[in-house]
Order: sequence, then structure tokens, then C-alpha cells
Amino acid sequence: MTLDLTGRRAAPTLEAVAAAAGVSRSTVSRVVNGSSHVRPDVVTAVNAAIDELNYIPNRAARSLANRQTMAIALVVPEDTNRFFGDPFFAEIVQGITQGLEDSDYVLNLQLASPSSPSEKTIRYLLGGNVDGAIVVSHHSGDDFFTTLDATIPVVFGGRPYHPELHRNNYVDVDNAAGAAMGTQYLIDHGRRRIATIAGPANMQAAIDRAEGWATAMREAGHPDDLLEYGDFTLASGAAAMRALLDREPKLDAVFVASDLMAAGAISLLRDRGLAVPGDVAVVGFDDSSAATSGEIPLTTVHQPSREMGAEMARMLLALLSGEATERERVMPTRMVVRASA
Amino acid sequence: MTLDLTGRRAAPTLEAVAAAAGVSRSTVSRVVNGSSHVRPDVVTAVNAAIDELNYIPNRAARSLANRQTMAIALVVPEDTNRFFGDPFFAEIVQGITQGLEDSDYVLNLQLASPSSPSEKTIRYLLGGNVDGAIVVSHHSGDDFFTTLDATIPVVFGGRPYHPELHRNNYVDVDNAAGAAMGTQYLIDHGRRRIATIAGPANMQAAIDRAEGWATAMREAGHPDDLLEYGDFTLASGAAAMRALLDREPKLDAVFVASDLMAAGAISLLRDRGLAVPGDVAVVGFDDSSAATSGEIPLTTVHQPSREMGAEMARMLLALLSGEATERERVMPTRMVVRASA
DNA sequence: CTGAAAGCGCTTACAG
DNA sequence: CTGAAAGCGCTTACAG
Repeated sequence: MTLDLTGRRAAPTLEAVAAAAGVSRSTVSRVVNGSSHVRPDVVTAVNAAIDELNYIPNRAARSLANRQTMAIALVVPEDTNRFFGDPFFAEIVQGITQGLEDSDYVLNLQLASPSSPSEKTIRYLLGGNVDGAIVVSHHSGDDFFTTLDATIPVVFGGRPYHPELHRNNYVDVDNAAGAAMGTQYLIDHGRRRIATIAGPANMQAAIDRAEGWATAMREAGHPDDLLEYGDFTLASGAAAMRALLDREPKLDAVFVASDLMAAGAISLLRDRGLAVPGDVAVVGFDDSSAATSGEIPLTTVHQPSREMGAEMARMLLALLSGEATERERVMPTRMVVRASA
Repeated sequence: MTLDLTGRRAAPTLEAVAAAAGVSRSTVSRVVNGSSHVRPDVVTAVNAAIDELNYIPNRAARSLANRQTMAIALVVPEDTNRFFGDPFFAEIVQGITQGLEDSDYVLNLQLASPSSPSEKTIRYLLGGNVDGAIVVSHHSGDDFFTTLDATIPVVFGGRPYHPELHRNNYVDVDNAAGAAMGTQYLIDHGRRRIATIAGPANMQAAIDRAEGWATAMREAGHPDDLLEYGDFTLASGAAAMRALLDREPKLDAVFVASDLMAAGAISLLRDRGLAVPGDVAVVGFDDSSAATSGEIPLTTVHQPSREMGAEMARMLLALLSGEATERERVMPTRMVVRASA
């Protein structure tokens, strides 16, 4: 065992394995990469040497020779607090991890600021450190992602805001239809003055959900004037609810574009002494764990977040392997009725 | 601009920059790496060529030549739900990110299972893909980390459970003293029957906090029999509270080893119609955002999570640059009094 | 089926 | 201060 200056073992190389197995480096490489043109007994001998030496291929060397990093980036243009605060992301990450499980790719998480990724992140993503990227929670106003998309294969979680993107691979739900369904549920249950708390206007999903609410309202002959924006955080849900109540004390329902904002809205409602759903019915969106962790289980529009994550991974893998693939995957939503409406 | 088969631009190399600037590759390399032995006008010319071509060094090539990856791993042996569910981790991550900001290192997050990291994670960490690692939330019963620690520099968030580790670099608080302080606060405020909800018995911090509670109780002449274990999740806090109430319906206070578990305990208490702090006083640990997001602001033992994260980053950076460094950093806790006790 | 050799894009002694 | 050359640890045509 060779020790380097700091007393740590020097990693064995292909060369060492070749010597131990009495074959050439080429052959070892073939075995490591599962080439079929190697004699079975040689495969056995090489594998024995690999186990013996505890050989792990050097990724840098491999990726230099290969021009492949076997890494993909998960880019989330949100600050840490929002990323960690919303269980929706946890489910997306789980799905992606699961979708990548059987592949040789590793996932590298890059948190970027919502406005614009740091110089460091940009260099990382553009500097050939990953073979592809999954971008979740895309906001408008930054064309870095257009550049990224022109550089490596990218799959978006949620239809990206920029329609002029070079390519356009995404996994999404029909946000407008889902929101309309949630709103219709309130209408069907006799609510009249139905407000909405929308997500930020620079995110496509937020726009679509607001639009779905407005459409359902208009079709039912109700006014679609009661809209306030949040930013998908708990606190912003409460703030928007307060603003809504100030504008229309007699509202009797609210469709909220995310469960987390809905939880914030409910806590404000209760602070004001309003009963949920007695006085005000609340319908959320996501069906994340935030829907069931509050005092009042949330009636909400379910989107299959975990499967969406897995699907993003699969789509990117297909793109990377050059397979012809579906480029736009829209998954179904459904109503989940609990206690808040 | 060269286009490859898929229509993506081929990245410019050192070679190309050298040609554009009319110098050798060696010189370009020196400029890129900030060597001082280059003539100023040459530096200018090279930088112009770099900007012109939009050159970004190939990390794989660099790290092969260098034997440095300029990447460090953040390893969290927890499942996704727990990692995302506890705001404590968000703060640690923020701190680490901040501590790494001015360095050239990128952070790669590796979620591992609490029992034992996957084959994939092991190969990643041991395969020379990162120069060092920060391990947060270490559990006993897995000696992979001993191997990791023998292979690359590692800093632990929280004193690791295994005392026989090769090296032992960590950032922590004095958990026992903090817990004793929280418990003493309850004693000083006249509580008699004080229970505790501990963290998992395979984590050093959990053990130390339970010990701190027990010590304070014994010193006050109170029995230290009312202990139930949780696993640092909200749900486990509620379950432990239920068990405690079953054992001792007349308990009047509980010291809980994390804010998230405390929030779970409080919700159970309220379900049972018990007033907090009227009937039962609750003291938490962490002072994470979970302390202030519930209905009842939590009185808790504050630990400087963000600074601890930053400190872990700094310590690892020092280790990587070979600087002699403090290897054990214990940061202060303090009482934060709010409404729950 | 197997090996020798070139090449991936950098860095870094070594000369000059 | 600068360049030619070797080397980092792999992969992959090319011969055989």
C-alpha cells in the first residue's frame, strides 16, 4: 500500500490492475466498461484483481478521455430557504434520485439565486462539469438558461417561461386545468366570492394556475377580480390572505396556488377568527406533505411530484443517450378532498 | 464557432487561447492560474483571448493533471424527507455555502441513507471525485466514514459517534451543557415533573443532550426517568409526547432535543387539551425557523447553525490547503426565551 | 479476443 | 519571463 505525504493511500490505477491480472490496460478498461469481447476467464481474472486492489476508476481521467462526466446537475433557481422550506422540492428531488438510481450518473445540486446564477454556478454548468441538467422552478428574466440549453441537454421541471428556448424539454402538469378543477370544486360546493392567491408572475406555472382560476370563475359567471400574489412561501400566503380580506371581508373561498401558501393563508384566517372551511373554504395545489402537516388537512389539487421528478430524470437520460424521446410530458392532476373545503 | 454533431458548440481549449494570443499553452495556463511570473502585456493579451473565446478551463483535464478536483462533498446520512423537513439543515447548508463562497471549491450534495451509503455514493466519495467532505448528522453503526476519513480530509458537523476515527475534525456545540441549561431553565421556573424527548441513540449529539437533561435533573434532586426517544422528526416528537403522557399524565414540562420534535410535541399537547406553557412548558433545541413557525413561539436552546456551517467549510478549506488548524471547534449555545416556557 | 499507441486538455518541472 | 515536453489515468480506433 503506497502512502502519500499526508498518510493517505494512493488510489490504484488501471495500470496496477493490469499488472496484477497480467493483461494490458486496454483489456482492463474493456472489462471495467463491460465490453463483451473479452474472454470469460480473463474477465474473471481482471475482476479478481479489481476487487483485490479495490480499484475505482478515476473519474477525471475517464471523463477527459470520454468527453463525458457522468454527472448531471439539478439546478434550482431559488434561495436556500425556499428550497428547503417547500416539501414540493423534497419530492421532486426524491423522484429524480429514484429515476437516476439505475444509471451511472450522479446528481449534483446547484442552488442558484432566483434572479441570476452566480459566476461560479455559471462556470460550473458551462465548464463541462456535467453532461446535462434538470432545471426546476424556472423564473423568467434570466436568459442564462437559454445559453445553458444551447450548451448541454436540459430538462425543465415545469414548462419554462421562455418560449424561444433553443430546445424545449419539460415535464409538467396542466396547471391551468388543475387550477380550474380546484376552483370549480369550490363553485360546485356553493361558494360565491372566490379569491385566489397566485404564485409569482414570472413563473409559468403560477401564471397558468391564475389563468385556470380566472377561466373557471368567468365561466361560472363570477367576477375574477380577487387575486393577490405570493411567492410560494408560507409567509407570503398569509400576507396575501390578509390583503384579500382587506379588499373583500366577505369572501367565502380561496384557491391557493400551492399548499405551503395555503397553510399560511389558513393560519391567518384562524388568527382572524374565521373558520375553515365554515367561513372560508380553502383549496391548495401540490398535495405535498404541507397539505397534511397543518391542523386542518388540506383539500388540494394533486400533482404527482415524485413521478414528475423520476420522469425528468428518465427524459434527460434518454436525451443523453441520444434516444428519440418525447420532449414534452404533461402529467395528470386530480382533486384530493380533505377537510379545508 | 465549431459545431458538433448535435449542434452544440465545442468548448475552446487552452490550445485555442494560446493560438489566439500568440503564446504557448504553458503561458496561458500560468495566466489562468494567476502565476505572477508573466509579463503584464502578455497577461493582458491572454485575458483578451480568453474573453474573446469565452474560454472556461476543462475541469476534468485540470483535475487529472492537478490531482485536485476542487469539489467538496456534503454528505448527509439522512433520507430526503428528514433532510428537507428540518430547517436546521437548511441553515447548515447556507452556512457551508457561505463559507465556500470565496473559494474555488464547489459543493456537491450527497444524500445517503442513514444506515449505510449506497454503492454509488461510496464509489463517488472514494473515487477521487472530491477533495474533501463535510459529514453532517453522523450516525453510528457504519464504519464507512472511518474509511472516508482515512481517504480524504473530512470535517464532521457534530462530534462523530466513533471515537476511534483516524482523524477527528469537527464543529459542534456543547450539547450536554446546552441541554442542561434548557432543563435548568425549566427547573428554575418551578417545574417539577420534567420529561425529555431525546434524539436517536445512535447520534452523539442526541446522547449528549439526553445526558445534559439527566445531569441537570439529578443535580436538582429530581428523577431522570421520563425519557422517550424520537428521531428528530415532527411526527416522532408527537409520538414521544404521547408516550410520555401515557407514562406520566401529570408531567408539567418537557425538554425536547430539537425544535422540530418540540413542534410535534406541542401539537399533541394541544390535541389533548393541554395548555402550553400553562399545563406543560416546552423547551426546544436549535432555534431553527421551526421555533417560530408554529402557533406558539418556542423557548429554546440556540445553536449558531449557520456559523457552524461556515466554520465547517473554513476548517475543511484549511485542511485542504495544509494549514495547521484547530481540529475541534465547539461553539456556544444560549437560551432564547419565547412563549412555550 | 488482445495489445501498443495516440489522444483527451490540462499542469509543471526543466531549460533557456 | 517563456516554451517544449512529459505526464496525469483513462478510452478507443487500429492492427494483429
